[in-house]
Amino acid sequence: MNLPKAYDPGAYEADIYALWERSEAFVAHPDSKKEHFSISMPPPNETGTLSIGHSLFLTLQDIMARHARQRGKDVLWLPGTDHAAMAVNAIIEKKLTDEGTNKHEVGREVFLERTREFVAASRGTMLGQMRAMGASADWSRLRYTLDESLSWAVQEVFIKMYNDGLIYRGNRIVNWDPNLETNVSDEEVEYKEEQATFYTFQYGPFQIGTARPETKFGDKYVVMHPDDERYAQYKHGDTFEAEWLNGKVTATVIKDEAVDPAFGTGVMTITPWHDHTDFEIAERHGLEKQQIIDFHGKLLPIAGDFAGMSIAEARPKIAALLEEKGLLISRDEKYVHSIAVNERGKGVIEPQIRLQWFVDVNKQAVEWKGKTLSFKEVLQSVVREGDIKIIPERFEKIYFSWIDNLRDWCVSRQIWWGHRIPAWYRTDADGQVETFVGAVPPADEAEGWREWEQDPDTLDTWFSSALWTWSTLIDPELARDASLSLAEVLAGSPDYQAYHPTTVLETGWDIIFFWVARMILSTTYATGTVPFKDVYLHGMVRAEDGKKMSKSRPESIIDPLTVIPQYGTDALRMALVMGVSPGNDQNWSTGKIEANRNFCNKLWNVARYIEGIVGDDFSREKSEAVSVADHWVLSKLQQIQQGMVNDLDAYRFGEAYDKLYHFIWDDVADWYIEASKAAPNKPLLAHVLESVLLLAHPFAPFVTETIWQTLKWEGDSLLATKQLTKPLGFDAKQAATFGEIQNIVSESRFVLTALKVSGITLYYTAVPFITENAETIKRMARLQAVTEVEDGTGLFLTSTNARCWLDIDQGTAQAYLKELNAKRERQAAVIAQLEGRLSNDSYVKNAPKDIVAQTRQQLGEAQELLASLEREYDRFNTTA
RNA sequence: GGGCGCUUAGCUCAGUUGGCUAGAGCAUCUCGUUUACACCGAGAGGGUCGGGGGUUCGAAUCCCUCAGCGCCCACCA
Repeated sequence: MNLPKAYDPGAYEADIYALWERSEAFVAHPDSKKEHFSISMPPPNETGTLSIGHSLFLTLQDIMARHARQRGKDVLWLPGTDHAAMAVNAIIEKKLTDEGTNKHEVGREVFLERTREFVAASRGTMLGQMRAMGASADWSRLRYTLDESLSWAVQEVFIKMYNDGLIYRGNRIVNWDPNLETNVSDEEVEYKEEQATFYTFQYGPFQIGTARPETKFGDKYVVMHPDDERYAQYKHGDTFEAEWLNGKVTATVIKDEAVDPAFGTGVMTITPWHDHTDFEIAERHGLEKQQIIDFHGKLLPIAGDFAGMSIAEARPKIAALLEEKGLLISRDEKYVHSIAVNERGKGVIEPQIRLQWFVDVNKQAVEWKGKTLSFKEVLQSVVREGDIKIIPERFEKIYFSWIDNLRDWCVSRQIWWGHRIPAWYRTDADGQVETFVGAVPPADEAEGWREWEQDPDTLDTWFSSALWTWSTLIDPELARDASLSLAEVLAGSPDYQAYHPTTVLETGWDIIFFWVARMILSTTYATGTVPFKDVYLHGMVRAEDGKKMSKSRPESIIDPLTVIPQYGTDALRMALVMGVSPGNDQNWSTGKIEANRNFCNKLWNVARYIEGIVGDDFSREKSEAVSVADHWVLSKLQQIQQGMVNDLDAYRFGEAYDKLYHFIWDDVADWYIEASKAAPNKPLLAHVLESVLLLAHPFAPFVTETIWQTLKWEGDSLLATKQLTKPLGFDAKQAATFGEIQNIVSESRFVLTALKVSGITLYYTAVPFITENAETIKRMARLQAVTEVEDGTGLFLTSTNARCWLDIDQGTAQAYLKELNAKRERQAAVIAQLEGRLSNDSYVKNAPKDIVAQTRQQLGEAQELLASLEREYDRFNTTA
């Protein structure tokens, strides 16, 4: 016997993974005639180590990839990592701060060098950990968002969009993070509640409220709703004098519907430079905008004595100044509002007007399916028309409502780590600026102009990850040939031709806007095809208490790298799949991981038992059903295999897992193996084991491959590259007969346990299948003997139509009477229900035929059962 | 303010287009040292599927409504 008593995952996992990799089991073959199946792995940020969330997506995608291989497909699961501009940038800046320096002191080149060192180190760690999860990715095609060919694609798309008028540069209000000194997109901003002081000040004839007195230096407009009757006497454009922070100012009345008359006094002053709503009001009315706060979060000279102060320092002092001037009306210390912070680094956002690059989402200049549409329209079209299906469907609604509110996408970032914008500027002596967008600046040297300088900004990380499904499939050699267009490079790239559009995108619902929508936007535009056909969205893994795992509660974080050595990777994978449904969050559970560690051991011992019976060297060609148990297990196997295939095709991972679990544990281990012990059918046991290993393999690749490698039934073949077994034929009647045996065994067990008796004989009247399986029944029900009689006495079995009695004296069986009676009543109720259903004409007329036939059959069976219950009850009642 | 989701056994959750007597894991109780497995086996208890109404032959499933919880988006002068 080769298999030790208990499965010890740590002893095999690393070797098994190395074996797969050495055998190139996961390498894709674009020239293969097989149907292609492709998934792009969402590239994890190279910021450190694998989280439980990574474990979840690696598991789900791995199940899909392995299952597709088992179905005879050529599979590409393309792995990669993301340069994660903002996140990595934040880490490096923190490191520099800790060293007592900053990015300005070290300069761009040193900063980038430091960053490269950091990501190179963390990438190796990440990739090792992805392998530890068992990810069957094609590592020969590993990509990185900053690879040459991917960067080339980024540049091409930017330039193409610019030339098509879909990218523009403009002064717009952006979410500025003074900490990281960059803007961030609307999606990267999160809000948190804060308690602050809400001041009401006198401003000319009006009272205005604010929580931010420090922004008020430039105020010269008051805005109110046009329908607000309290201020009907003031007309749009009226001016008035007001005493204010820097002395007397002349202010103008503006009427705008953005003002909520019910909030505060219904009047407000505006700060267009530092507030989104105010900016829009100012744009509508052509008002002046003035910067009050600089890009480091300090007040500008307009603040007079307060210039150079931070916001936090200046705020109370400015309020005090206004109070001195007698302009403070009231102060509410308990005011709660939300403030915007950058989700990376948590810096408080200070909106600023800056010159930035934007993707225009409303301009109709995108060719899609023969029409010229805007990005917004394409995004809507592909999901509405079914080019892309989102699972679960409810996220389609969320997707549409997001698009309805979509604003132009600001793609420039003021950080250094990332793809530098391919835009060039030069100035002449008069300060005139000329702009050029292209990979390299023009060669001309015009009289009186300085040299071309590249835009110092980089692109939003999502701009490059938006191209991920296809930029990773470009042939890097072709991308180097500057004479080729994007279309030509794609046409000449074998991987792109074979694997794009990808079959499915699997990712978390939290990045549907960041990533999924942007992939659709950029890919439809650049390639004329959708990036993927299906989108499967998984939920978050929360802590055991149902709350988010959070760095502020380190004990809440489940680290896969500590779970794996303790329970095994397969147990972790299955714990994450057990009972999940698309789009729903799940709670981490110690119970689940333990259950699956046990499940792996169960599988191990099933194999161990069968190995002990059939030996090391075995052919399954002669596998066929002999006993009724054999027929039954084959019928089950066929049913389960088909069910799992259907589930996996429909992305019902949890249900496929559930079928697998119960098939192995209940059907194979508890029934089939036990039943087979009377007369083991070696070839069939071997077939069942092989089938079970294959079905379990996508979920538990390590334990199944370990078993397969230990058995060596097929020389050096890999389970990972084997296809599902073809179903063997079976006889349905014989399979059903085993069901009868199960009934007899179950009821005997029940009675024996309930009455606390043992050493009992089962009598039966001439029933061939019992005669043939007497040994099995005796063994499984732990009976003394199974004996044929003319007419039996004792306790009559009621869950089978065969006539069987347990040899139990009537005194002992008195206790059983009660149970019998309850059973009788239950059965009568069932019959009443079924009869009611069948006596209803509209049911018989409307319900599907097979359902009605089924009901009739059930009724027949139930009546028969009740009849024998009645007989038995009467007999006991009179004789006992 | 707009939208989405959840509420099913003590706990955590499945339940595909409405159709077997509503399931699982964990927990609980009883029994068991049968040579694959105590990371085990056998058996049991436990739910009027959040409340109310409706559609239907039939509702955990569809519709309306109420309640509680969670999330997303917008706004927050």
